Amino acid sequence: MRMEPVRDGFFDRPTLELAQALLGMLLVCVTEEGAAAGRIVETEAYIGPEDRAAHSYGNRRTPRTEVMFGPPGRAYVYVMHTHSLFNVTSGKEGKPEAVLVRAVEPVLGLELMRARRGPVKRPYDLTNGPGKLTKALGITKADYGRPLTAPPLFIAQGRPAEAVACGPRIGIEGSGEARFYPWRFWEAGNPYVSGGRGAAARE
DNA sequence: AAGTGGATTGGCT
DNA sequence: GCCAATCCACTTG
Repeated sequence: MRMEPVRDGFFDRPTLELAQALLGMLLVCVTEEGAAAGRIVETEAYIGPEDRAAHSYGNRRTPRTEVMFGPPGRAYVYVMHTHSLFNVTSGKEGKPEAVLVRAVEPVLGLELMRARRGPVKRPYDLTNGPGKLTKALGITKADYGRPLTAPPLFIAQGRPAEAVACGPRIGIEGSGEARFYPWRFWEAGNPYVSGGRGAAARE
């Protein structure tokens, strides 16, 4: 299986387009334990100063959001409760935008992912959520700021998504009107989409 | 120096 | 469906 990192130019496109372009792509993480990769099946766009749900709302520039103000195609990892969440930075230098990866479908390193995650009730529970996939792939805050065009953490070409659906983002109820923006994208029918019962249950 | 609040998950009622 | 777990960035005093 070929897993060549994408070129830097892959990330140079509007964030709503990048969020959809990432569907079907592979997220690859190499650690001392080995390599693991998942095919991205669900994403959410967070678009800079105007998006109340974004950490960079109002151009809020802090040590945490700093990477979003840099060039696109870097890892923005932050801790939410007990879990790490992984984003791809987007938007040109100075534009603090990002795409959250919410779910992947395991492609490589299945045993490693199982060992990291422990027992799960159903196969798709392994990577069907933003906190789950980082644990399965081995992504941590140490990856903050890494360019996604070379090991140990990178995006590679995968099997393109066949049908893309969109809808409101998850978990941002306190964000006013922004909660209704249809900036969540997923591959229709894919069981690894977050929500517990796979995409099929909501379509 | 202390308080607040999540872009979540998993277990229990 | 509800809620605790448990971390830390950020705000306020």
